[in-house]
Amino acid sequence: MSTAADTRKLTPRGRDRRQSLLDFAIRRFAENGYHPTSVADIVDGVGVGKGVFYWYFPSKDDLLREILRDSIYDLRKTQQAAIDGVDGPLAKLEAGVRASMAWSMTHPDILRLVAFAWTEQTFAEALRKGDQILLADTARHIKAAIAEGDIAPGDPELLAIAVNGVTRQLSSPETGTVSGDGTVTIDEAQIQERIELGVRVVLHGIRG
Amino acid sequence: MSTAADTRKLTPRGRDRRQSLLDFAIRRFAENGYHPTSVADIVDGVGVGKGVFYWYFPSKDDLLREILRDSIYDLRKTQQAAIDGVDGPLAKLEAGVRASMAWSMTHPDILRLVAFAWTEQTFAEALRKGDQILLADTARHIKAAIAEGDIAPGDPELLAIAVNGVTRQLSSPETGTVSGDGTVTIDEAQIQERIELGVRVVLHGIRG
DNA sequence: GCAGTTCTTGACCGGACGGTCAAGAACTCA
DNA sequence: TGAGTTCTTGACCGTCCGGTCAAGAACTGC
Repeated sequence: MSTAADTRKLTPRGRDRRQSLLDFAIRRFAENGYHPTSVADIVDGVGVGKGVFYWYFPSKDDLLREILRDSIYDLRKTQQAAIDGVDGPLAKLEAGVRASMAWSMTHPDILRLVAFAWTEQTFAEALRKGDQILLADTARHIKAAIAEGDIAPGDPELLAIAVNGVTRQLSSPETGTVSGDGTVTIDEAQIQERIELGVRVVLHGIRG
Repeated sequence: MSTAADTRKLTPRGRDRRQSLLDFAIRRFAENGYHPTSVADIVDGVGVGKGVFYWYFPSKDDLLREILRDSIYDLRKTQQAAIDGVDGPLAKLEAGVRASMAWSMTHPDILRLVAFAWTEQTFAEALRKGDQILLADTARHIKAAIAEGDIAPGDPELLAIAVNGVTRQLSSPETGTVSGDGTVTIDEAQIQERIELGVRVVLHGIRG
């Protein structure tokens, strides 16, 4: 009763329903665009009444924000796990690049949503903080590598942005191969190839 | 009468009006988002009646498509002019990187629109072709550099994507410094610094 | 000054959208 | 079984949006 939709206590059944709405929304947003996808589209796709959506989410905007928040958190967690236990700044950097590329290429829908979110202030704010953290992480390793004399001096912040560019673009769903039905995909072999090339370009690129 | 709005013969006054609508729309789309910006917003901003918009443009969609088409053409023209007369694949590559970064950083609004356009099929199609051309250009120079033994072998297509990533990210308005009023900007000194770093990272990156 | 064209106005239209809500179905637990 | 809670329904609401159009103003060339 008047409990906020985002604080609600859910039964297992409720959690399932919520998750299927989330999953369907992510797919639709990614393939159709956020604005062109209406709440009615989502509930119709899942096969429920409109009220169900507002039982589980406060608004359409909040749904997207939640997707972004969760995704950033998941990416960061994955990256941290990959870096943990690796020694040396360059090795950490490489592990981070591998992890973020692998994650990105297995979450193409999310990447599309993030790309959209950057184009509207309301959502971009939700990304800025997480982006800063990931960038600062990379910059820290670069700075350490410079301090240890592993690579030539240079602005670590800007180098981190460049590194980010390489991994982002190589992982971007838009640069995959276009299938007959118009869908753009990157298969498993391509994923490995791209990761290896990404690592190579990044390590040589910052070495200048 | 009943001439299509995009084939219309315009007087100088008409061309001015059209241009101010275009300019205002670009700025609004970039800062506010495409969908959240209504045609009413645009005509109100320019201070004219709604019908004026549809006298000069067939639809809101067409307006964006025209902006994208013109921008891609302008970028490509600029890049070509910069590369022309430069000798050697690596020098051509460098000239291309410099030109595209300089262009991108002086057209931040356009970059935002392009980023948005990639997230919706209808508009993404308008970009795909131009993107392929720019990418193929870069790939050609890389291939030539490999052939001449200037850089180590590697898939030119993927290397071109990586190069693209470096230049795109370093030129991205989102990676600028946030001013007090929330606007993100990159000043002239930063532009030069970023271009130099971009060139350095690209040339070393593909050298691997 | 007149005819023809270019341009401008803003009320208006049909429809879609995000979000609400009263009503009730389906579970849970004592 | 029955009271309480979680979940579901879909008609409904106010608003806004892209786009139209009849009317007329402002130019242009003669």
